[in-house]
Amino acid sequence: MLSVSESEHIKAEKTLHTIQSEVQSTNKIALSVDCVIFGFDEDKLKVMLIRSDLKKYHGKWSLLGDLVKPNEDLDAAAYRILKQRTGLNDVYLEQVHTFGSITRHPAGRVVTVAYCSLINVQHHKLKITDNELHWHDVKNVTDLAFDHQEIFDSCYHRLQKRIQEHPLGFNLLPKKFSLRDLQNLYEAILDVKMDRRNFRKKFFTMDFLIDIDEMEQNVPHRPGKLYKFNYEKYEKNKKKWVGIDF
Amino acid sequence: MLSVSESEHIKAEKTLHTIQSEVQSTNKIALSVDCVIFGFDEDKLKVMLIRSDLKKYHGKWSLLGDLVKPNEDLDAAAYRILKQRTGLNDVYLEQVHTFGSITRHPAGRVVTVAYCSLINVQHHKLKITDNELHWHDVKNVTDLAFDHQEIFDSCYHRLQKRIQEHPLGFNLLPKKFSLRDLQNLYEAILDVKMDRRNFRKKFFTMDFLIDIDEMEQNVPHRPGKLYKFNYEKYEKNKKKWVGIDF
DNA sequence: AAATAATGTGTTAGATTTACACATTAAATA
DNA sequence: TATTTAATGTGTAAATCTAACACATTATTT
Repeated sequence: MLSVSESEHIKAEKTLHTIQSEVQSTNKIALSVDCVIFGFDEDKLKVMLIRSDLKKYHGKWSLLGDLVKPNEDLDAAAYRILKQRTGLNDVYLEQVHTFGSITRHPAGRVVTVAYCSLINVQHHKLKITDNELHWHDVKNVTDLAFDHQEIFDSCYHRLQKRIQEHPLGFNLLPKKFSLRDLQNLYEAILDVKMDRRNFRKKFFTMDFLIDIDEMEQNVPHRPGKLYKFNYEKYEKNKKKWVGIDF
Repeated sequence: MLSVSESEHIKAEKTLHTIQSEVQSTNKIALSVDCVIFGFDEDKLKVMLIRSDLKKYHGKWSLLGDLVKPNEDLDAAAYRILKQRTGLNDVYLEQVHTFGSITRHPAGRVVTVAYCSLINVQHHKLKITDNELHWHDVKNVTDLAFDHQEIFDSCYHRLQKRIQEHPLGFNLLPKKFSLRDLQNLYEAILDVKMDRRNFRKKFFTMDFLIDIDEMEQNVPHRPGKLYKFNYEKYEKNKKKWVGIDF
């Protein structure tokens, strides 16, 4: 259908006219956005899923997504979905990967751009009353609809990697948090146990935590100090990574 | 045009029928693939560019790309472009990012998936005779057509990051290379100078280089030893990253 | 035969990482 | 009110990794 340079010889770049006719021809590929929305609750990493209504995937869980509108930027589409589903406006959002296998969607050719989002579960609460929308412990996420398992896996791995190199994690925590909260977060995301003393040393040495001189309330043990993350200081002092290691 | 869940209330997942009608409706988004093809020649990092034929971008250089065909996987489209332009089949290819700004293409809504590719310049040579297709020193890449500068930058940054964590670099070198070649490669990509002794120690300690007991030929100085990269050993001993650092 | 220009190697100081133990505090309990 | 409990909060020493640095060796060129 598309009159693209399928010929053997390599020709120069297409003319505007050629492209325009291609763009306006039929048989196009549909484009969607899927969001992997992570939350952190009760010291567990969670992901927001919705039940699929497609017969083919009856009863299976799937990611939150929608088609991209003709006049909508990709990021805008992702933010729209987040707003719809969580009611939240300013959330961490990162494009991760685009999935375009021909057979990935039963309705036809739908290419989807996957986004990873981190939200503070205490900030939304409301919109989750819908019975088909639920937080799932990431440890129990298996067998999602479509190719959503693969999409979820890619976003989870991206999160695991990036949280070690950038201060994303704070998006999942309340503004004020204890060092124990922070460590629980890292342990949940990376699925490892860490030494409490070395963990603290690490973050104190980085020097991006602000001691706000408050203590935990209503904990059944000695309360810990609360901290905020100093984004400004971090932005100023960002590292220039150089170090070969594989 | 698309009857998507724009309404305020959040409804359950769309039915297959709804999606199908959306997919088949008009006013679709066109999808393309753009390849940032890197090469390493004369100790410089190069990128393959072609002259744009669009009037709007007359004389400017652009990346190599094409529309994705309705029955073509994204990766397959990228491989097709690489085959067309370089004649090479088995090359390093990695999807990097998808660019979908509404205004990015003068012909209409074209969303493009950017790929980063690494090739050994000694393996192709032939197909580059076309006068509109050239290798460019990455240091001189500015002011590309469309949003290709942004796409190029994102792929270059990705390359800089990944080469420090994974053994990609060897795709840019001949199978047999000297440690000087390897260091020149890293210095060119990262745009830094490194200590020769520490660089060697680093790679010898990693223990993924095979001493093939051959020497450089026809060099105007003491010849260095040649090595191969041991992919098998690397695959077996891959690291499990854990280390917070930002 | 001497000069040149690269390869090839080792050591040391400093920084970072890891492993590990005990005093402190507030809440809960007796 | 005193004791127990379960967490927080801190320090040190060994091992590893990083960074800085200098000299002998080898093949080519002059």
